[in-house]
Amino acid sequence: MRGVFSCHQQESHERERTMSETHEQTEGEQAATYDVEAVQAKWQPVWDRLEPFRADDEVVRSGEREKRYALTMFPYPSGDLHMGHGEVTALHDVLTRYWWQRGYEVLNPMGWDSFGLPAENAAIRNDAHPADYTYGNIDTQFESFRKYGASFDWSRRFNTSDPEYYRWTQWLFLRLFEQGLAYRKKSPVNWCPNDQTVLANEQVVDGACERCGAVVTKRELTQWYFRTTAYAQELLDSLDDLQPTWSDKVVNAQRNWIGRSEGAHVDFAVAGREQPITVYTTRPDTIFGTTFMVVAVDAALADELVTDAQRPAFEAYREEIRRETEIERLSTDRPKTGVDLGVTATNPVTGEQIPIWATDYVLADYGTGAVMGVPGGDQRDFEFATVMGLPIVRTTQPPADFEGEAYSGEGATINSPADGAASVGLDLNGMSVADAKSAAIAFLDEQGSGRGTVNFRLRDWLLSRQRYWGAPIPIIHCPVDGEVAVPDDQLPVELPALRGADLKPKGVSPLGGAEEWVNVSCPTCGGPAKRDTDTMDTFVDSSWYFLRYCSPHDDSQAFDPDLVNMWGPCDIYIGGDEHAVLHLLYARFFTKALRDLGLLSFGEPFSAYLSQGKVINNGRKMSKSLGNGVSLGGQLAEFGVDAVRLTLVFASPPEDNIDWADVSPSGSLKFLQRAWRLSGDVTSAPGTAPEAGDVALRKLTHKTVHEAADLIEKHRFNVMVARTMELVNATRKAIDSGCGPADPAVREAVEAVAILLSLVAPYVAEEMWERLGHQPTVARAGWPVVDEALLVEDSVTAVVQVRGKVRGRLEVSPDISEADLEAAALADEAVVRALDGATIRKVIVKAPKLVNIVVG
RNA sequence: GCCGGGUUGGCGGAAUGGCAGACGCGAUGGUCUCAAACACCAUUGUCCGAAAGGGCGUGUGGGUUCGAAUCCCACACCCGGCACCA
Repeated sequence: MRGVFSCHQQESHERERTMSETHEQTEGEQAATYDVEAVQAKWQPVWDRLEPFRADDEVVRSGEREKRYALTMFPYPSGDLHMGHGEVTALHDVLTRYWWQRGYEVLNPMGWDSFGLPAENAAIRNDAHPADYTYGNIDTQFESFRKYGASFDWSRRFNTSDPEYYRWTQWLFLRLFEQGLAYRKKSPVNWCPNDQTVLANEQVVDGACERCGAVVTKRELTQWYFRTTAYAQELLDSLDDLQPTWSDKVVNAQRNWIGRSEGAHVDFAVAGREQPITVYTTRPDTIFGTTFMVVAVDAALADELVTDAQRPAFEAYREEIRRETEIERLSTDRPKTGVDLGVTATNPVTGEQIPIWATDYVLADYGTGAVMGVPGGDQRDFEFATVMGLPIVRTTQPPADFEGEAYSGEGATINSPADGAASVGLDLNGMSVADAKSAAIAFLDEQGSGRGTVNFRLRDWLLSRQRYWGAPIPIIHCPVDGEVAVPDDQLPVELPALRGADLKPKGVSPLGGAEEWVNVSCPTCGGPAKRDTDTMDTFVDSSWYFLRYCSPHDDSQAFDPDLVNMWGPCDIYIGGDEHAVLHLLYARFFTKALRDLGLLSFGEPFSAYLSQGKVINNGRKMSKSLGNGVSLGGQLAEFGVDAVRLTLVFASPPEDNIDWADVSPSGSLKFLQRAWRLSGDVTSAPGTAPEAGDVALRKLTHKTVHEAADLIEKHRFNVMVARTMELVNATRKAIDSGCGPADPAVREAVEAVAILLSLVAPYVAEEMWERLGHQPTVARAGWPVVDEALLVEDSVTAVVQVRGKVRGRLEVSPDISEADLEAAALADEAVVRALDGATIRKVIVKAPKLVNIVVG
């Protein structure tokens, strides 16, 4: 008989035939397969009615059940769900459904990250409003999630583009503004010429816009920033606590991104300038080798220092650098360039005058934007000195076989000071790098011309965007009062109604075109003022959404602190590595800032983070241009929800990529049919006591359930599925050629299978549960109770090794003594043969599993 | 260059100091069938052998250990993060 699971591609007459055959069979013997489509259609309305996954605040508050907060990254609504959503949802559901079965009250919410550029670009293309695109896609994705059997609590859903949500995004912005954690400054910023907006550092990848791939340039603009650097040290330190439960990859990425370095600030006096120039260096021990100073060409300092004579050359050079793209600037193998500014500084330890140059290899926004040039110890300085003909002094003795140019390794300090040089009261000669560092810092500190300091690569988060579809920044600019916060009771500042061509990128925010909206009176003085016309980076929306889920309908506050502190922090967060630094770092920053505002009692939002791999096809990322895309909807139609979910969970450990060309959803379906068939074979009545059942099968059932729990808690879902398959195989055997279908152990095993499968394949599990004579829903049936006594083996196989090779096996009692096991091993025929009369030097016995005989 | 992770059959992967290759995919042979599909059964790391049995085998080379895929050292390659960050 043909498989009955419906396959959309199937010819209709063929389908009729199979349907009628199924019908015939169910009247007579047991049907061999179930109809996937029919089962899906049957259970969805039942679950809608039962709402098994609705999280109840009271149950947790009263202490009746312990809480679990399970979060998975909410999607951006671009079209329908794709394979990646399918994977993360399937993995996430294993854990959340497991928690429900174990008796926890699980908060597992879902919503939409619905502000963002694709909707805006679509609106421009179609002369529409971004909301049309956004909310249409949300409806589609919502339906798909439901069909997918995802265990979300839909009563808590929201969209970040809803005014009821972004009202609180604005409210939180104002709290940070009050604390000085949100501020405006003018500085060179990353500019995407395609999207016509600024980008945060995190959104620039290899000099290109992370979103559209356009080459990023720099612009000098006044923009809003969040002071993430205020939390740099804490963001770094608390990674230590997260390390065991976050993936190494993400922790490492965050550490690298924060980029802490220890060094010193050193002051160089400049004749005729009141303030010295301070440089940042990680190698204060090399200060005697400082033969020049370099200042970032685009820093205000360079412009200020340059002499009239050098100004034309300087300005010409600066123009040249400004025209360069980030990509050109990032290439490290091009020759060093620069202009002598015509001024000199005093080396604080030698008293020598050194020239000050401007260059593009020094970054204006790192450290102080000025660097001491030590060509003997720094390769970049070496190259610069070589090109410009500046002197080179080595201050660390390189090893004899050293073949580089600048030497930056370990070694004794030399030339500090050089032979015959005037004494300056500091002598580093002969010291190790570490000792010389501290000695130099101590000396400078005493002189008042330097101090030890710590620097971070992390920059403040640039959050303003010159686009429409985001939360307006709730600030009013008043010629008298400056930046004035929109009063809380006037929130939300709603977006003006713009559409189509109004939204075209012009380099300034489209909101500026809505004159009625822009012109307001100042909340402080009542005079004419203008609204800020920028919108917030959408990462602001997602930096606090996990808090809103705890009290999603509260219209009096962003979140209810009691409920947030009760549910939070999230016990698990599942998502992709692409957000390893962006979203995860921002959310961590927000959580710490809100904790310090007294709004939260915890400082880390996500206690555990599981990063799921990608679904690829034929070794490559799925993409339209490669033509290797696989649609989730298509796979669901062909194999059914359960088989696709099972395939995604079973294919590999959650962190690894899944190559769709390597997996077999048809194999998954075959397995599910086998499992389902078991439920029709059971002949004992529901409620039959299992105690009298076949002991071997009972032991396997209990062992499987016990191990499955452990595997799930360790996020080893693929192995948990493998164990379930073994139980199905063993149960099949027991029915066909063992204890038979009427044995109570068979019922116990099949019920366990249904519950285990409810985590992965909810539809077929529900169907099995019903066929076993139970009421829905299997999702809340409860985890089977493991009988510890059944976990003890009657006998175990002991392995006997001779010369490290397995030469014999013995079935022994698990509590056999070492002496008995050794005696049995030495008496074993195969072992005796392998020994072949050789002298036994030593016998290692690890009862009851192993004996190793070492022969001389 | 610096930091992190990895490398196990034809393939996805199990095994985290004690039987390498669980489970599955694929493949081969068989049962059923007029035939095919479905389903079921068997075999499937590799080499020698008719078989019994044996040799070899977890990227490479060394080490620790009675015993190493697992721990240590070095190297190669792959993936990810940072990178003119001083």
